[in-house]
Amino acid sequence: MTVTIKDLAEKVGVSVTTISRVLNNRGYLSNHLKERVQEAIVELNYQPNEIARSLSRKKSNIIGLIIPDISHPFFSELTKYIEYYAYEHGYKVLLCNSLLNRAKEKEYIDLLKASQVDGIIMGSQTISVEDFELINLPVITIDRKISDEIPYICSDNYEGGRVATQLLIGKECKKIAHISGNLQLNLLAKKRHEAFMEQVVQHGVEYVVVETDINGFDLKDYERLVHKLFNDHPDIDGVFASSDVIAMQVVNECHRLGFQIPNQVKIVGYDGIAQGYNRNYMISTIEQPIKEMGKIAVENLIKQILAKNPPAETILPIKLLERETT
Amino acid sequence: MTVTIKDLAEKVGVSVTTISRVLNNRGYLSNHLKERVQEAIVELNYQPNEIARSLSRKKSNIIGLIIPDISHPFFSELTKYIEYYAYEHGYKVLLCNSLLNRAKEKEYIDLLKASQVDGIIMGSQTISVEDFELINLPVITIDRKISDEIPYICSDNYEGGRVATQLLIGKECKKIAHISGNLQLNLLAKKRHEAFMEQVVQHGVEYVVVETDINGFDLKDYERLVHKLFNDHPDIDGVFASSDVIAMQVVNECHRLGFQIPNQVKIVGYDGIAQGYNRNYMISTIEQPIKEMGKIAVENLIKQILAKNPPAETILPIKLLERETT
DNA sequence: TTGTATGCGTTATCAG
DNA sequence: CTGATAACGCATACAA
Repeated sequence: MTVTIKDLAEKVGVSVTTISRVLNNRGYLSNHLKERVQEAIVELNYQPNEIARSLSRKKSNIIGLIIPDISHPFFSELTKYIEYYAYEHGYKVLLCNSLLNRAKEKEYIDLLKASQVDGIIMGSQTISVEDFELINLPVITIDRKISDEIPYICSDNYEGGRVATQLLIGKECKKIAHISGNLQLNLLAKKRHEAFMEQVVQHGVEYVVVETDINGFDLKDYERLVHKLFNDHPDIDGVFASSDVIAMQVVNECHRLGFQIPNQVKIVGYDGIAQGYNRNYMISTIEQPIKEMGKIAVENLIKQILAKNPPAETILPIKLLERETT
Repeated sequence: MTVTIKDLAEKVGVSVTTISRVLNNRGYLSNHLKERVQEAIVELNYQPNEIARSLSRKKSNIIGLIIPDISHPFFSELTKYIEYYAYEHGYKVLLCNSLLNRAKEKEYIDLLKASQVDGIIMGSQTISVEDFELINLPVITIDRKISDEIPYICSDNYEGGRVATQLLIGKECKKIAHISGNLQLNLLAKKRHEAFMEQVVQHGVEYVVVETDINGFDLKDYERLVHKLFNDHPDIDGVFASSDVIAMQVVNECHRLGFQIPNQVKIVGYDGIAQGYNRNYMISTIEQPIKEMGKIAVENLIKQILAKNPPAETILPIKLLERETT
């Protein structure tokens, strides 16, 4: 039932090659011919078959996107832009949520390879470096440096950590907590932690650090973590949270405990997602240029696909958004 | 460089047909043979080519997902579950954000058809019914009834609207505002508005209704809308917002104006996304069973793909979550 | 400028 | 139970 270029060819009275040519606009073709083909296309309601194209060209124009969880606002916003720019460049996006499950992440990589994607953007990264290097496909990494071969994109984590911590110190916080992402994953976000440490030590400020679980981030876990933190250290008067989602939990806990923000406790988050749909409480935060990150991720991946070398490292500037929690 | 079943065949010393058989586990095959093929697979590092499979089988095992905007928490959460269940059933998900742009929505439909997706889940719906019927592919619709032919899934919008409005009336609100989604789009969410109207009229409560723009939902627009609402009607003491995102804007505006919640103004939202990552303020809301919606959307689409008739209509129950804003 | 023939990697239809 | 061989729909080297 499906109409193919063969049918078009018969209809117009030329060969399939010619049809293929006008479809791809290759070589010289008379306008008359073009018109007749166009007519036949609408008449027969022809739809090109990308699968056949992909097989023949050995290029699918699909990019795979592996992230931990699309429902996390940072990733949903990043994904929005990745999809947007991919589409602009003629690429489609296959979405994979690893849920930070190492096995699932590996399965997805195989799935994407089997699906002949032209490249992968990795926002999830629990697998080992060795597994990573087996991918053998154009890859761009978000927020993790795997090796010198694989280009990565991140925001200026060190500077973000420094600015956030200095903000709290500058506001005379005496005991500052840092709620960090998991440090074993060796993400570049770890630099936020490093910067935090340097600042508090340098200024002689009392501090406490807790980190989130390695096996994924569940909101309930965040809640428990924050609850325990304030339980163990009721005298905390400053918190640097490594994401806005966590910062919001801190806000909630403070509400619950009756702590005034920012009088008694000052809070600064990270990500800047509080700009999008998820803005609600005016938390102070370090804004990552999410849109830009998505754009460059796509562009650099495509460069790689086209065998032009993209920069190995892209560090984008962050911005302090000071609002009501500091 | 790519290794194909042909290479496997040579290596093992059988025909490609046989290889294909063991790969697909069809017919009788000796264990010895299976083992030898398995060995060859790891030895040659064989990766199946899904594209070739798809072309041959005329089935891609890809489903297309068109939504307005993945960064909207309702859709990101829905998408999470759609992807999850699709994967469970052996399907991949191609993500498309229409941004409520009619032209883009149509382009995406063509793109998905060209990509030979096996079916489409439509969470975005600005195109006309006629365009819709041209899709000619298995489709499941979220929250919109197109025709008797196209199965749809929604939560019990009418009941949700009723419960939300009754909650406010029961708490003695004297002037209730309803911030509705756009009513021209003719979504099933319109029933929330109908239920609201019935309730306020029936109880003789003063009311005001505003609706969001048809051309997409930008947070800034929401802000302006809410701001204007309270400017025009400073005496509002109850708000039923048609999404949690909007409800949060109302919370923000009340904070700004110094209105006490829930003493002076009571607010109830819709969606229940405030359960996931996006929970922060404890807004009272009508919870939609998002996970269930995603699950059933996938299952019913697959039924359709397999030519088993799924139910034409699936209405899932909502739940009132009463928290701090009422 | 246009057409013929072959390949892309896999599945499916037949004989044997 | 196994193996040629023809699809699947399109692109392209090579001819004409």
